[in-house]
Amino acid sequence: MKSSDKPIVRFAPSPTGYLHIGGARTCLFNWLYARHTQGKFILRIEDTDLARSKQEYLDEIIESIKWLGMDFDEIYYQSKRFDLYHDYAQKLIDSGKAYKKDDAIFFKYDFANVEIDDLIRGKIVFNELPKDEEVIIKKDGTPTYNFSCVIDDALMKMSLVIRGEDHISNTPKQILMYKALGLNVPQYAHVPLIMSEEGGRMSKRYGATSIREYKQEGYLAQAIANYLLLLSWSPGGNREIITLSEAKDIFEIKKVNKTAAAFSMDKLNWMNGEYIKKTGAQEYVALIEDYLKGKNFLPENTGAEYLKKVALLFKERLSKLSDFIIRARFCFYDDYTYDDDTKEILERNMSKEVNILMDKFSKLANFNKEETEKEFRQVAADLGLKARDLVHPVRVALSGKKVGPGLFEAMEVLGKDKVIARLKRLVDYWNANTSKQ
RNA sequence: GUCCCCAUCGUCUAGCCUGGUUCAGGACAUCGCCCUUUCACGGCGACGGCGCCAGUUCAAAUCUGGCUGGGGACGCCA
Repeated sequence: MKSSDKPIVRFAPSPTGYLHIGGARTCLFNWLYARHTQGKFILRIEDTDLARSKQEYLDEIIESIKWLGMDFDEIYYQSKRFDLYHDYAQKLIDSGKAYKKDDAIFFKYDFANVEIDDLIRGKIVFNELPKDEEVIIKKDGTPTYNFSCVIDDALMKMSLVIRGEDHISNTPKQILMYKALGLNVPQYAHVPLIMSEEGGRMSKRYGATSIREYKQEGYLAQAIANYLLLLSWSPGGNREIITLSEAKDIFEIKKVNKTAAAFSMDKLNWMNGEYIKKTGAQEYVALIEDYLKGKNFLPENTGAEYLKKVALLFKERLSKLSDFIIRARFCFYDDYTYDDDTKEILERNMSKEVNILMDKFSKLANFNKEETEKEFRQVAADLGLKARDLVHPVRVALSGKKVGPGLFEAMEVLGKDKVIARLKRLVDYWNANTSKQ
């Protein structure tokens, strides 16, 4: 490329599956590079496998890219460019570098040392190649990946090809094709693969792999993008949290590591929690509402104000939005059961104490967190109990859970009637299941 | 099997290019303490690493070679 030319890079997914973690990160690196260099970012749909390509996948890939916060300047479909590939295959035939056999076209090459000058890895030298020919047009007339990729990268004037490390071994064949056609060879930057937590290949067996699944689990786009960025790249300065727009200012492809990185769900969860915490209250509530509506979780008559109060109760405690469904369910439904891990707390029958508490609570004029806390502590003190001794069973009574938001805040949100009804429910449970102490 | 890539705490990484400032810094996870109404949050702290062997050098995580280990590619899939 001439130095005056704008950098041009591309992300080239195949719509034969959803956008997965590895693809998303390759896309991210390409996008970051393009935006950092004020270059052009092309999305090229490699839909040459007509049988396996699906519109549904294509739509989802584009949606995921946008959802993650990226955009692209141009989009091309290889399925609309078959004529082009045939023209170039014919050129190879005409020059004696390819031949037709069984309706397919083979590119025939002489072995030669091939060198790749990789921006991330430096010089890679291939001393030999396993074969001396390569199918470029299949017998059904469709081009093979290595061929259409070369033609398009050349015609679209790609200055740099940023792609996964798994393509290193394709590169020498591709370079041979560029040369046979007299086309310019782009520069390369092969980024490391993302490994599963166990160190092996990322696959469905190891849980969610597609971006949409993470979205459905309640991960925020910015958190995923940020986390993915930290795999094989670092902003330096001991920084972990960085937005895409900050990253694009400092991103340099040469600073990408050579080492494959293992995906850590723990760290993603932590990061997602950080993003939830730093989301503004209003935006957070909207996020929760959207998420819950998508999951069809909310009862019909849930008021907006109530939802907001409940949502805020949990803001600092979620690592992903799906946690809310489990942890806040008791705020929307009365049919919860006592969790297994509350067994120890339930073993102690405190119906007498809880009855006293119910009585006091029922007389409270303002059932807010200040008043309930005051009354609660008074009852505990009068009974010679530590507040915590009463807190645990009351929490279980109200939520069925051992853990949850601040007890008095939760009571205020739930309201007097529900609180008393639920305390009564636990007393009944005790009376039916345990002997009085 | 052949070809290729890689190698700093369990994991993600800073440092490596331009050897001494590093008895290697940060983050996640784990553990402990503090705060406290449980969990969480927050604060503090602990644990834990330059794969091995040679070489170069006054000096190596940093340079070189070998070994070992991990990964990838060898489809008329992309």
